[in-house]
Amino acid sequence: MEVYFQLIEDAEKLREACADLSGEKYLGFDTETSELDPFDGILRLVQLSNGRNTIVVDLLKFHRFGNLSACRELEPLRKLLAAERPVKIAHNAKFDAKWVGHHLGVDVGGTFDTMIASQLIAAGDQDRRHSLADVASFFLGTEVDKSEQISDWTAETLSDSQIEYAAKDAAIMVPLREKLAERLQSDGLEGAAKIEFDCVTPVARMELNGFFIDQQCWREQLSIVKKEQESIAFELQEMLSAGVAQASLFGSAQINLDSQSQVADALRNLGVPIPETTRGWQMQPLVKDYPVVGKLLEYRGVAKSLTSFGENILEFVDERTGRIHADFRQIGAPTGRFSCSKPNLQQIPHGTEYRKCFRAEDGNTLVIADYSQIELRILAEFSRDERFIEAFRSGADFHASAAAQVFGVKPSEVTPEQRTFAKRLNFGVVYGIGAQRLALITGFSEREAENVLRKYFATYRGLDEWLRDAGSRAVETRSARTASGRMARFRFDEEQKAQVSSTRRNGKNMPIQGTSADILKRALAILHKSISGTSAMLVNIVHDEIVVECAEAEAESTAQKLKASMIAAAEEFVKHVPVDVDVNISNDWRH
DNA sequence: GTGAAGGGCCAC
DNA sequence: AAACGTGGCCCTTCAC
Repeated sequence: MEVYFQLIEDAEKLREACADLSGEKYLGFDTETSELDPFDGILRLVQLSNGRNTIVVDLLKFHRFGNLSACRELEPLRKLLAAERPVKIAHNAKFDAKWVGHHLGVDVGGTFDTMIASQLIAAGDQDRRHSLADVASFFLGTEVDKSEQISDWTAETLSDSQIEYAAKDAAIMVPLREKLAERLQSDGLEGAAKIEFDCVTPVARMELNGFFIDQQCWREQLSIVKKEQESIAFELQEMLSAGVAQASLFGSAQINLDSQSQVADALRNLGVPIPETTRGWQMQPLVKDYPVVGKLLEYRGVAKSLTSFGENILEFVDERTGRIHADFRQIGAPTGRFSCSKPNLQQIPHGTEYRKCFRAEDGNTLVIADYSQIELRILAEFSRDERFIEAFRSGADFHASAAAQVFGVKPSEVTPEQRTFAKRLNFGVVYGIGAQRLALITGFSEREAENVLRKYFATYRGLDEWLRDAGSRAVETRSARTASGRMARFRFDEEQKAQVSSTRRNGKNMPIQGTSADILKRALAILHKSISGTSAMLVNIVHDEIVVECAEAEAESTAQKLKASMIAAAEEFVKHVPVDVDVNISNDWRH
């Protein structure tokens, strides 16, 4: 592919070029940087292309005007990037948005992300890759040369080959978008794509913002948890070795508590009838007869928290910002949920000793908001089950209301046991729970569990119907969709019963979990606009929860904006069931 | 030593 | 073999 490109090294040419391009609907957009982390390296090139003409802006030439983010000569470029139109087409736009966000001080406006588009079209097919080379080859049949990607982008003078490579990457975005847009349209994925594209910039901002962690507090809390772990380990060791005579003979036959096989052997020696696996949910029923099992589960919980979230989490604290800048994957799961890594801020234990260390910096406060029972409300919306919806409309404790309906008692007469039971049932239903599993988590016999399930679905006929339909639809169409139209494809062998059942459960769960993800993503886009220009900044998201940090003086107004954004987002999809958001203003992440 | 697989637990 | 969904990260074990 031959590309016409123009290297831009001065303010006058930049102004002219930006004016020329500003009337376009779409512009291919790419950057070249010296490192992967925007806090580490320099932003060298910004490329924009309408497919015929490509400009390559050499930002090194603008450094003489001082700090890039304050550089007036770059204003035309900033305006073009910030505008909703032209839409900027980029592959993994989060990357470029972070760099221009940090170095030019601008939030990218309208975006079309070719990587996300490809992920949406693949609909969860794990075999498909989504690098630019893969996507270009799949949708355009052209090869992309990436050999210059890792070249030296800090050299005073760049080679012709480097500049041409940079230009090509921006130029190819234009035809690539056309192909992807066609496919998104024919697959009914435009709504989902819009949601995804609109939260790229908020997510980029969130990663740049990072989440403050009080390192001193963390170390203090860690030593407390460590002492606790040591005493639990000692007790467990004693209990396990009680069945091993040699232990006392040699005095040092220590069992490695982290070794699956050693612990299983020791349990067998004690006469514990251990199941096929010793996973928590399988072992839970044994706890009441065998205290050693309870101690083991306790040990594993503490050990998990300590190893995953101990000292090593401090290694993720950026020295320059004192904050943790985790990596969020926008389409982390086929359902559309986010995933997070390095570290995973979505699985910080609930224990106060961990959460209290995640806090606002001095002078700031956190505003924490989460949806109340969003997945169950989505299920209520999908099924239109009047009684189920009624339990939400009453505004009372949902699980208690459900317990009253299922067990046929007055709301005031619901026992704590009935409420707990209804709660487990409500959550389980979203995952397509069966009698066997329900029996396991409640301690009921399988027969009893079956009866309660029958009673539950007799109470909520609409729910039963929707879930059955969703299951069969998934098997028939080998796919499922969320409210925004996001799709997941299922691959299974219809001869394999287990695979068919699994597809049924997926067909029930994916639309619910995925719609919850749609809603959260919409909320991010609305929130981003509504807090723009204030002190508020997004610092974390956890599936149905959004954490914002802001100046203490703006706590109330931020809380209001956050709640309004989340409710507005949910109401776009949930129209027949009330939506509720809990908001807390707190110095730290305990709630 | 390194890497993958198996088993496990954290979050929602 | 059956299986309540989605992830990430840890440890041990085992092959190379």
